[in-house]
Amino acid sequence: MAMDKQETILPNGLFMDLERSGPIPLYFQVSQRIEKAILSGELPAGSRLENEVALGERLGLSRPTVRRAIQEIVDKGLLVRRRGIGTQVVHGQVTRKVELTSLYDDLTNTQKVPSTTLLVLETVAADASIGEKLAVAEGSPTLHLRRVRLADDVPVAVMENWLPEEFIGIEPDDLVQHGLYQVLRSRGVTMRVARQRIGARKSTAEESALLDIDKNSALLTMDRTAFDNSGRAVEFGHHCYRPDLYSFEVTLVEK
Amino acid sequence: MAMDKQETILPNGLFMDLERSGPIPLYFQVSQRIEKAILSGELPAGSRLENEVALGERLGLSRPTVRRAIQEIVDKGLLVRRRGIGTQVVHGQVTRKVELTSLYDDLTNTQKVPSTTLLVLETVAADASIGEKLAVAEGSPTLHLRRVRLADDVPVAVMENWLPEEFIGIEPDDLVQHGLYQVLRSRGVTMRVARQRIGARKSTAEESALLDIDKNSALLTMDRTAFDNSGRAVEFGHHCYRPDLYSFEVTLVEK
DNA sequence: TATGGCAAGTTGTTATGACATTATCATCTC
DNA sequence: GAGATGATAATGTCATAACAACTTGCCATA
Repeated sequence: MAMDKQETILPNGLFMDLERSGPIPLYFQVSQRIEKAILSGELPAGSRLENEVALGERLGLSRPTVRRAIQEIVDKGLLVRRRGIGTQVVHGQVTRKVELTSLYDDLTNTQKVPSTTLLVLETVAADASIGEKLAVAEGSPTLHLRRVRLADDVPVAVMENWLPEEFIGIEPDDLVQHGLYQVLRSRGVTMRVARQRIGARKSTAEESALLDIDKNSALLTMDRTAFDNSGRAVEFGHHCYRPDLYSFEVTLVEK
Repeated sequence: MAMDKQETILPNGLFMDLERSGPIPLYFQVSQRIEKAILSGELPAGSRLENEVALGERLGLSRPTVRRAIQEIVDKGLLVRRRGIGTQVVHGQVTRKVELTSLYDDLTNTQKVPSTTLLVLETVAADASIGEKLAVAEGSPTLHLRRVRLADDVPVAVMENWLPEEFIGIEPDDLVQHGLYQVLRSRGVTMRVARQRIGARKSTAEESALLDIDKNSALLTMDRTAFDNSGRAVEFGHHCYRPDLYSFEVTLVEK
């Protein structure tokens, strides 16, 4: 056990160039540095981080600021805290923290070249189900999309989406050149929350053709409602992924 | 827009009986009350919560305490905050926040009667892959489990798990009567983090029989490594679920 | 040798206080 | 009427300070 509890003192150099009066919060900068040390192995799995009080003194920061920095990393599942003992690094290989991004952004972030085949771009009247998901009246106009996403020219997903009336003017070319969330961001939308249901089912004949897989293959599915920074629904989607090419990484952190 | 931004003042009665010197933190009690108001519709979707400063004054609490209470709910994806505007309720039907629990606990929490068929309980030497997942040396003894989980006597999942050496004494009867995490908790384990990969694949012939589904059906899969409060891996599992009976609800919240 | 008590160590909670940043609204000027 | 400016409103960041609760180690006593 002694080995697991070894305290690791991070070098001063790691925090030497914190920008004290720039736009980036200090707690964020400190958490980035500590996280970097974890990912690089400088703060090895099982070891203890220097205590909050000492770290704050060393960095010339208040304890709440240091606590906040550490809490950011705890929330990512990389550190765990224990009263009386200290803060330890979680074992195991670290997976990328899942972000509220579109598949396009995901693929780009993992060094793949995303591309898009636009199958459908139309205005349709919301049925009861879509109306409920988007919190709009049944029958009100919505933008309906259907696309195939490819990574390095291999089809990965079939994606069907519905957006509220205000997005009806989105151009086909934008959807081909960019991910949907990029397009929404360029229109000033700030995405804050997504509620997702992940499941599986057999592929339809059409999906099998679009994804270049055998008929009746297993598909990984994800239904999503995304909300902006005023709490309003801005997108509902039903996505189907090839499970050999895509999966979901989820980290759960207990309070 | 005016309608969406209506401020809702929660009645004093909602906070009347906060226990000021009990073991439960004040921020936690306040967040529970606000969450209750959201779930009951008293704080309707799109409306604004009373501002932090006023709420603190009204409740006789400091602003950081109120902020902490609100942040708990923001982290669950039920509220969104905007500087200069306030805190709004996210639209849409609320799903249960996913917790770090076993399927047994999940089922119990959704008023189903869980039961277990224990297929395998044995000690095996960890191969390279399991050794890596559990951070134990290849070849070291691990507890290997294979079970079918039923809900109301219908098979829902086939679950295969590996646990480190210290749990080798777990009794078969415990695993039949309780969920795995219950058993670990009763042994003093505090679970803090789980890393999960969710995917899909076709069922094997054996799985099809165990789950009472057609051959080559789609299965929803989840691989999980769970860590305790010292950051040590305490379980690796590979679970397969019937997608018609089980899916994953995941809420993503952007910082 | 085993048990209990106490001190030290570390995180957890809460408070007071101050200032910064963003958003909205009202007013003024052209 | 449109744009700019200033005031107000509300969240975001950071600091100082104090106390509580849990964990571990050491020492004294039976």
